[in-house]
Amino acid sequence: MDLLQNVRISINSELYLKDPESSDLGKKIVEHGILLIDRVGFEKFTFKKLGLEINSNESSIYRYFENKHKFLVYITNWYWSWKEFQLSFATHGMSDPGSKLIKAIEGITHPVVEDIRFKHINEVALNKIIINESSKSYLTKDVDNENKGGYFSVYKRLVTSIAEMIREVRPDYQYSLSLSSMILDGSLHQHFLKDHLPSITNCNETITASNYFVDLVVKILKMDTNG
Amino acid sequence: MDLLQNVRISINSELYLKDPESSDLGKKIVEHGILLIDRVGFEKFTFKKLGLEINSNESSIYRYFENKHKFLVYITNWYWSWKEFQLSFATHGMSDPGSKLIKAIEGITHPVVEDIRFKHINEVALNKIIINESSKSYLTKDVDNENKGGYFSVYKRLVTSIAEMIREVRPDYQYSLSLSSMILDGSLHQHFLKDHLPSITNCNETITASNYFVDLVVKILKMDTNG
DNA sequence: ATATATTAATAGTAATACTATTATTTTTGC
DNA sequence: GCAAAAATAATAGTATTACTATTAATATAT
Repeated sequence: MDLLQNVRISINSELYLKDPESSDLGKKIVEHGILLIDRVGFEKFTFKKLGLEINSNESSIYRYFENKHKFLVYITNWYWSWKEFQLSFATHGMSDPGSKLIKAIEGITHPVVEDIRFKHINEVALNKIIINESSKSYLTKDVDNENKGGYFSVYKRLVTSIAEMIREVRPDYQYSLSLSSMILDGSLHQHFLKDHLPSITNCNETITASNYFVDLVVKILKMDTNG
Repeated sequence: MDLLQNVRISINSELYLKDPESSDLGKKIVEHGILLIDRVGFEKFTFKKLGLEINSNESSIYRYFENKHKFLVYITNWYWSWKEFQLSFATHGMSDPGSKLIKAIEGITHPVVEDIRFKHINEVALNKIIINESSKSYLTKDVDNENKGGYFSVYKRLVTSIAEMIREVRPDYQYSLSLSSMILDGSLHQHFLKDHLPSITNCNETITASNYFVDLVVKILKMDTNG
C-alpha cells in the first residue's frame, strides 16, 4: 500500500462555501479554474467563462466560491500547503543544518514538476499562476482583514520554517525572516523576469534561479561548501 | 536662480493620448489620480470617480489616458524616472565604487519623502502605490507587447545602472542583474510586509529595510566596511 | 418511492469600462 | 473684438462583469 496515496491538502474552510474536494463538480471547478486562469489571466477570468468550460452553470460555481478573489486565495493556499508538504518530506531526517537549508532553498526555487498524487491539479499551470497572479491575492485594500482571517497563514508558516532553518545555520544572523520571505517572493520574481524581462536577470535555462539563491544564501551565511 | 526648478520628468508618449503636463486639467488628473488610487486601491479606482473628485468629466479624462492601466504605467514610469534622477544626483561625483553602491541602495530602499520641486505629485502617496499596486502594471498577459513598446524601459535602465555599480565593486560576481532586480523588487516587498504581514519580516521602525539590504549586499560582495 | 440535497437554468441588477455625439466654454490668431 | 479652433463637459448608450434571487430539473439517500 502506498502511504502517499492518502495525502490530502486541507484548506482553511473560510475560503469556500462548500468544500470543492467533496464533489466531482467541486474538483472540476478547481481543475479547470486553474487551467483557465493560467490561459487568460486572473483579470479576464470569470465564473461565467469557467461554467462554459466545464459545461456547468455560473450560479453553480457561486455555490462553492463566493467570488474569484477567494478562489485565487484558495488555490494559492493549496500551492503553499503542497510546497510545505514536499519540503518537510525532502528535508526529513536531515541532520546537517547547512545541507538541509540548501535542500529547502532548492525545493522552493526549482521549477515545479507535476505531482501524480493529485490528479485534478495541474501543478505546472498552478505554479505559473503563483508566479503571475498570486501577489494579487494580498496586494489589496482588504489584506489586513484577510490576514486576521488566516488567509495567509500557510504562506507565513512556510516563511517561518525556512527562517528557522537559517537560524540553525547561523543563529546570530539578524534578518532570517526577511531573508526567508525575500527568497520565496524573489524566486517567483526571478522566474517571471526570466520569461518576460530577461534583460534584467541573470537567470535562464543554464544559470537557474536555484543557482542564484543558493549562492546568495551561502555567501550571506558564510556557509562552508565542501568543494 | 534655482537650477533644479527646471527639472522635468519626461514620460514615453505612448502612455498618454494628450500630455497631462501640458494643461491644468492634465496635472489635476495626475495629482488626484495618485491620491485616489492610494485611497481606494487600483481595482476600485475608476475614471468616473476621478472625474467626480476633480469636478470634471469622465470623458475628459479619457482624452488624456486610454484606460486606467496605462495611467498606472504612466505614474509608475514617473516614479522610477524620479528615483533615477535622485540617484544620479546623490551618487554624482562619488569615486569609491563601494560607497557609491551603498548610497544607491540606501536611496532605493529608504522611505520616500516629499519633493517640493514637483508640486502636483505627492511622492509619498505615489510610493505607497508603487509598493501596493505597481506589480499589477507588468503582471498581465500583455507584458511582452508592452515591454516591446518600451513601457518598462525606465525601470530596466535603473536595474541595469545598479547592476553596473555592483560589477564595479566586484567584477567577478555572476549575478549582478538578479541581485539588482531583487533589491528593487524586494525592497518594495519588505516595506509591504512591515505594514501588513509583520510576522514574516525583520524590518520595522528601528531595523529598516535599508539596514537589511545594505548588510545583505556588503556580505554578498564581501565589501570592506571601515569600522 | 419520496424527501432531500445538489445542480442547472433563467432572469435581473448595479457597476465597470468604455465609445460616440453634441453642446458649451476657453483660447488664440488676426 | 471677433471668428475659428481647440478643449472640455454633458449626455446617452453598449457590452461585460460580478454578482443575487428564484425556480426547475436531476441525482442520492433512506
